[in-house]
Amino acid sequence: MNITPLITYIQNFIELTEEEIAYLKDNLRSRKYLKGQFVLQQGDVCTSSSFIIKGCTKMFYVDDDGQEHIIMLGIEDWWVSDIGSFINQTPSDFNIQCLEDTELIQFPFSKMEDIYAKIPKLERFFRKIVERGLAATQRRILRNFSLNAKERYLIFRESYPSIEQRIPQYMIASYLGITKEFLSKIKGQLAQEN
Amino acid sequence: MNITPLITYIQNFIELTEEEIAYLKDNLRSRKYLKGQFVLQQGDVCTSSSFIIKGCTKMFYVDDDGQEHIIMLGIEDWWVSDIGSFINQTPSDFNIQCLEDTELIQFPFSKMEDIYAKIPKLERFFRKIVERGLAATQRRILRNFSLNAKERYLIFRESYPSIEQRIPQYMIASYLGITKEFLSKIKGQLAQEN
DNA sequence: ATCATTTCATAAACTACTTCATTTTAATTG
DNA sequence: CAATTAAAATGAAGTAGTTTATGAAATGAT
Repeated sequence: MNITPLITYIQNFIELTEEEIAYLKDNLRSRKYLKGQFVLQQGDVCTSSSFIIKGCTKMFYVDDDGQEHIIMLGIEDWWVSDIGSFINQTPSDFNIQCLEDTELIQFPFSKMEDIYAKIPKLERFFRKIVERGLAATQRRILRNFSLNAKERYLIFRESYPSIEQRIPQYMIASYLGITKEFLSKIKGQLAQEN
Repeated sequence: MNITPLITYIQNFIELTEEEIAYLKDNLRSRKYLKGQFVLQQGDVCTSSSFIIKGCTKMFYVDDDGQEHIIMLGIEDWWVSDIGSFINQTPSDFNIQCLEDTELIQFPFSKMEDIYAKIPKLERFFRKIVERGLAATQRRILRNFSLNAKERYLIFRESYPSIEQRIPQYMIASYLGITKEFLSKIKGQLAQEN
């Protein structure tokens, strides 16, 4: 189980002893998914919080008309979970699906209390990453309100150049909150401008 | 300084000893604002995270066209701050303004390390409330993507009946991400339907 | 290579929402 | 309570983004 990227990531925030690293290694779970497989399906409870070692995921919601809305994309070193479902252990409205073969390290909800008891510093670590997540999510709301689709696309392209290469355009459209046709139109416009 | 509502709130998540409560009383700051005053102005660093004892606030962004976009509303027992600015101590893009005379209890950034050192349990408390905040913010993104303005308004009305009475309609429109004219039209439609 | 399927592009008709301009109503203030 | 200002309602015209439809290009399976 390749836990190194996770440990490196955690140590950006807090320091871990060898013993603590060993404890995590014993208590976390590595899990591999093939492209197309689901980490979470709507209606199920999100039983673990996952760190992406390798691969790419989308978190999305399917509305009553069958339309897919991408709430979040994830690549290496990102976290994926429906945090609402995870903290309350209630059924999720979201799906999380792998867009490539993907390897995750999972923090099971059932072990969180033990983990926090054993390594209290992790309480701080998770506080910090959730704070960051919240700040990013607020920025996203801001952009969706104050920018039009073209501006949002340009920002997306700058912010996540690596993601744009890896996933199909219609998913980017869904992430931006527009139709694939309209994104195509925007790209047409941008191409003409240059 | 009336710290009771805050202590009650915290004790929904963790237990505090008398000594810890006294420590908080000594190290937190109560602050009163008049209607119209700013808790935070864009360009300033958000130096404290605030809990609302009494009153009502809006957090908003002013875009390049001078348009106001409300990101969050707050009433009693809610938290207000620009968390991105707070955790990184960088200038904020947001304003927080009081819509009524408002009383806050503030956690100064400069004291957070001491506070966490003295009462490590608070690390857990803040982790939990930020997790909730993140879950709520994700739900909001979801709704903005998958619902139209009328549906969003109906959900808002159900979720925050107490807020709707307290603030002008054009602010609700801004919170919903639509113009005041269009909200007015929606209300007209709804009135006719009944 | 070849067939099937998925993805991307383009365009016309349509709709949810905005903008602008005006009037009515409600809230503040002297 | 009259006067002033701010908020809400209404309507006409405009626009950003959607829907539907069709064909081309890329990708994947055999």
